Amino acid sequence: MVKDNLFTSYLKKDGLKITNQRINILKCIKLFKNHFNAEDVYEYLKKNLKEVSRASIYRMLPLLKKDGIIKEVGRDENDKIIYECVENVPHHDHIVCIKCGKIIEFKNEKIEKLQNDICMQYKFKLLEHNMELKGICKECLKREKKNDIN
Amino acid sequence: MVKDNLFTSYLKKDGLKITNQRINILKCIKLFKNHFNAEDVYEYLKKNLKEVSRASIYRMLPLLKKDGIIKEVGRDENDKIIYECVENVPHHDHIVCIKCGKIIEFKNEKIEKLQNDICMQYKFKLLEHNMELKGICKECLKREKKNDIN
DNA sequence: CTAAGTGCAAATAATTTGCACCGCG
DNA sequence: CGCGGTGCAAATTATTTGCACTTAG
Repeated sequence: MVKDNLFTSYLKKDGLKITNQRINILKCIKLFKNHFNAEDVYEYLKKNLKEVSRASIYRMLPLLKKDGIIKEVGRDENDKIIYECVENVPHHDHIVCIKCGKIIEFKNEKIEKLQNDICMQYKFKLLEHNMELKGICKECLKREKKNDIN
Repeated sequence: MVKDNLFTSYLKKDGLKITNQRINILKCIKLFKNHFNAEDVYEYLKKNLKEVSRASIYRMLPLLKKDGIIKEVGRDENDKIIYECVENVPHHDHIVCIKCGKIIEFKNEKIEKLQNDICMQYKFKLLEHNMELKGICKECLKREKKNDIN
């Protein structure tokens, strides 16, 4: 019924049956350039007249996560699980300014290496990591100094 | 009614009224050497014949978090928010097993140093960081292998 | 006195699950 | 065919909230 393609191969790899719902969920996820949650997937597919139930989405996302196709990033302000599609967003870490919210993305090979070493030491198979440095950016530091005079 | 002490000072600092419930919650939290959740606090206090309602705990924990006395570490397998008391546990990072939820704490000076370097490079004043390595622990790897044979 | 804090029980809301039906392989 | 997948609606469950009552300051 469905021809072979990139999406069916994801499913086959995992021994999952190929259904239109699953293909649609996968296609949808590939479209999100940033973070998304279960409801985003549901709404997108509804809007585009694709048949899916929330249940299928909630059953599918953990499978995709286990498969490493998506990853859990955290929770949003409504406690919804935030995911991101691994392939859409190349790996990086964040520095966040707690004053102005500015986010800088960086990647540091030495740290990645050390993370691997640590996991080896604890006999963990490292799958992913999240690192977030929080601080105050140059501009906000400057502004703070100025205000100190008052 | 309640004499001044370490616990009342926490509350005063934040302009919170000093109530027995709050003192009890604070005392309780200070006892947990490791992670805890709202229910842990509730059960501990119930067991020790202290009067508190879940509502007060659920209202208190976010305040303590905003105050930097505790911090949110993640979620457990039942989606409960995991906290830890900052002062009880000197700074460290986490390795989490995505299969069984086991959490290992570690500290690595080299990484801390590199994090500082990175922030210097971007002209950030580093205040704190969160690093979470996610993977599969030794035991779960073993169990997975065993299951593969079947 | 009075605004903030409490406890209860009811509400909320994300996610999960039971079950009857459907359709892939 | 048979079992895995689906949709619905009902269940679950952590957390939140409304409200009347209490209490710290």
